[in-house]
Amino acid sequence: MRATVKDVARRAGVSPKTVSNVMNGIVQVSAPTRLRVEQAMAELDYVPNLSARGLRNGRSGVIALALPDLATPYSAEVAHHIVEVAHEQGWIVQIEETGSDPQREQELMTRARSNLIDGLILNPVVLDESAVKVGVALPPVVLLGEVTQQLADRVFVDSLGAARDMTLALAKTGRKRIAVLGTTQGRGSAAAILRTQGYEAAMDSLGIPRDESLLIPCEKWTPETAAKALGAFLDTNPVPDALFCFTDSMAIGALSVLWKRGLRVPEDIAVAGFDDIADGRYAVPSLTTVSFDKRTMASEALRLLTERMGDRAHGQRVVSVEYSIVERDSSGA
Amino acid sequence: MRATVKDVARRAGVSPKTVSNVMNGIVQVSAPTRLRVEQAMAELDYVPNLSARGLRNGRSGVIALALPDLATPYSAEVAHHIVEVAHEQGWIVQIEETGSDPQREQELMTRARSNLIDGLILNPVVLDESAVKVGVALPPVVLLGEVTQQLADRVFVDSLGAARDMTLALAKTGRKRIAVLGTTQGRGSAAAILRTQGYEAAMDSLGIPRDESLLIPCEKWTPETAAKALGAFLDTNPVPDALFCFTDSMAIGALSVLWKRGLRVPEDIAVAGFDDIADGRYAVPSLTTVSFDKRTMASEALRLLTERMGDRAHGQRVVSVEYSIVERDSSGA
DNA sequence: GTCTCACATTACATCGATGTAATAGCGAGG
DNA sequence: CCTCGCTATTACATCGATGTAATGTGAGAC
Repeated sequence: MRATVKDVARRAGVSPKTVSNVMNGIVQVSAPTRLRVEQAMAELDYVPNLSARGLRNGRSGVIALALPDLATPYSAEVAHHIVEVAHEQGWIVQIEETGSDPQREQELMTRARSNLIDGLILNPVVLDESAVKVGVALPPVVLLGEVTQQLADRVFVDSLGAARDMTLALAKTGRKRIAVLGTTQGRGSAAAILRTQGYEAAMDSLGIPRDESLLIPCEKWTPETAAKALGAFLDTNPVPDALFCFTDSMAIGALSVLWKRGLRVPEDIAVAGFDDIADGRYAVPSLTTVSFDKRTMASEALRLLTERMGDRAHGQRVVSVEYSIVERDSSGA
Repeated sequence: MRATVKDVARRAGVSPKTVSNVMNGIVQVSAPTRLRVEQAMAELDYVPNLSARGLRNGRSGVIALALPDLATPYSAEVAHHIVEVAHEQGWIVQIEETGSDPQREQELMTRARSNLIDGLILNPVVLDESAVKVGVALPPVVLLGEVTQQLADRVFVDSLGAARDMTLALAKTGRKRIAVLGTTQGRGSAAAILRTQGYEAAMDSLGIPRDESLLIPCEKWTPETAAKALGAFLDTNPVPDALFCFTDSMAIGALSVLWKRGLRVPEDIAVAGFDDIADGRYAVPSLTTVSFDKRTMASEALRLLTERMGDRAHGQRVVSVEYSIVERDSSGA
C-alpha cells in the first residue's frame, strides 16, 4: 500500500495537517519539525495522491491540449512545445484529438468540465462554430490560430499579412502567374480565408489582375489531398510561375507531384509553404516558408491560460506572434 | 457552482447512491427511477467529478504516454494512434516527454506513482536503463519498441529481421556497396544494435565481405544529424551503391544532402528508411521503407496495458507487430 | 392473512489532502 | 507570578462519488 499523509505524520510524530503544511509551505513550520517530516516523507517514499488533492483544492494541475490531428507535423511541433513549456511550469498535459469527428468536440467539452482539467488550449480548425460552446461553466480556454469569431483568449500568427508578404516575395523575382493551393469553397477555415485575402491583397498591390483559376482549392490541408488537387490542376492548366501552398505539409505534397511530372523547382516553378515545419528544411529542394517561433507561441498560450486561471485577466486578449519569410531553395532566392 | 450527485439526487427525489447506481449500471435500478434520475442529470447538466471518482475508486481513467520527443514524425504518428485507440476505449491520455533530459525520467516515474494515472505506455530510447525502476510500486507499464532488457510487457517490430530483409531488398538489384546510417558507437540504443546486426546478417548471407567504413554512425536519429553525418562521410569516402537509414527521418535528411551534392536517387545511389512515416511517401523521390501498422501497434499496446490493469495478465508478454518492405522510387524498384 | 424472499433503495463511512477554527506552547511586560 | 499576545500545531469537517450493510417494499406461497 502506498504511504499517505497519515503515515508520514505518524512516523514524524506530528499531525497530518503539519505534513500538508510542510508540502505547501504557506503556513509556517518550525525548522526541526520540517526536517523530521521531510525525512519521514523520504523514508516512506511518499508521493501525494493527486486525485485527493484535486478533489480538495478544486484544481488538478492538468491542462488539456486539443488538436485536430497529432500526426500532422505542424500539430506535433506545436504539441511538443506546449508540453515542454507546460512541464517546465509543473503542469501535466492531457491530449485530446478533435479529428474530423464533430462529436468528439462535444465529448471534449464534457470532459473539460469534468474537473480533471484546469484549462484548455484549443487549436480549432474544423470546429470554429463548436467553440461557441465555450461558455461560463467551462475552465479557461486559449485558442491557437485564426478563428472567425473571437470567443476566448487567443494566440495567432497574422495569416493575412504573412500570405501577403510571401506572395510579394515570390513576385520579387519577376514571377507573375502565382497560384495558391489550399483555398476552400464556401465557408472554410478562418486561416484559409485570411491567407487567400493576403494573397489577393498582394496581387492587387502588384497590379496583377486576379485570375480565379489560380486559386487551387484543397479542403483538407494534407500532402495527400494537396498532391491530388495539384495534379488535377496541372492536368487542365498551364504551369504557373509560382505556387504558394497554405501549409508546408501541402507544399511537400506539391513538390512530390511536381517532381514526378518532371517540373523543376525552382527553375520551372517556385514553391512556398507556411508554418516552417522541420521537414521543410530537408525537403527537396528545401522549402521557402512563413516562419514563426512556435516556442513563443506555446509560452504565450500558456501565459494567457495561467493568468486567466489565476483570475488576473479580464476581457478577451489576443497575442500576435511575429512571423518572417524564410527563403530557401524552392523559391530560387 | 457545478451540480453534484447530491443535487441530482435531490431533484430526482432519490438518494445520491441511487444516482451513482444509475451511472455505473452494476446495481439494478428500476426503470422509472432510472428515467427520473437520467432526466435530472440532463436538466442539471451534470458531469461527474473525475477527481472524486478517482479518489474513491483508486482509478483515474487516465493513462500516460511517454515519448522522447513529440515533434518527431514517428513519435507523432505513434502518439496519434495511441490517443485515438485510447479515446475509443474511454481512456484519457496524458503526454510525457522524456526528451534528452535524464532527470525527466525520474519525474515521470514519480508522477506515474501519484495515482493520477492507471498505466503507462513508454517508448524508451535514451532511457533503457532507467526503465529498471519499473518496480512493483508502479502502475502497469507497456514498452514500445526494442529494449536491451525485457522489463515489462512490450510491443515491438522485429528490427533485426526487418533490417536484414531491407538489406536483401537493396541488394536484389545488384547493389553491393550498401552503407547504413544510424549506427552508434559503444552502448547505443537497442534498435541501433539490432538493425546493425540485421544488416550484417544480410551482408554475410549475401557473401559480401563486411566493410566497417560503410557503417555511418549517427547518435541522434534526426534529419539534421543524419545530414551532417552523411555529408561528413561523403567528404572522405566514395559514394556507396545504396544507403539504408535506420529511420525515415534520417533518410529524409540524407535525400536532402544527396540532392544538394547532385547525386541522383536511385540512379547513383538507392536510399531506404525505416518506420514508413507519412512524409516518406511524399519525399523526393518517394522513400522505400520498412512499414508496419502503427494502429495495430497502438491497439496491442493498449490491450496489454488494460489486461494487466485488470489483473488478467501474468508474466512478461511480448507482442511482435508484422512488418513489410515497401519499395518506392528511392530504391529504383 | 401472514410469512418469506428477492430486489430496490438508503444511511453511513470512506478514499487522501487540506482549510478552518480551536488549542497548546512560550516569551515578554506589568 | 500572572496575563497577554503571538506562533506552531492539532482536531475536525470537507471536497464528490461509491462500497457496505442495513432497511424498506413488494409479490408469491402456504
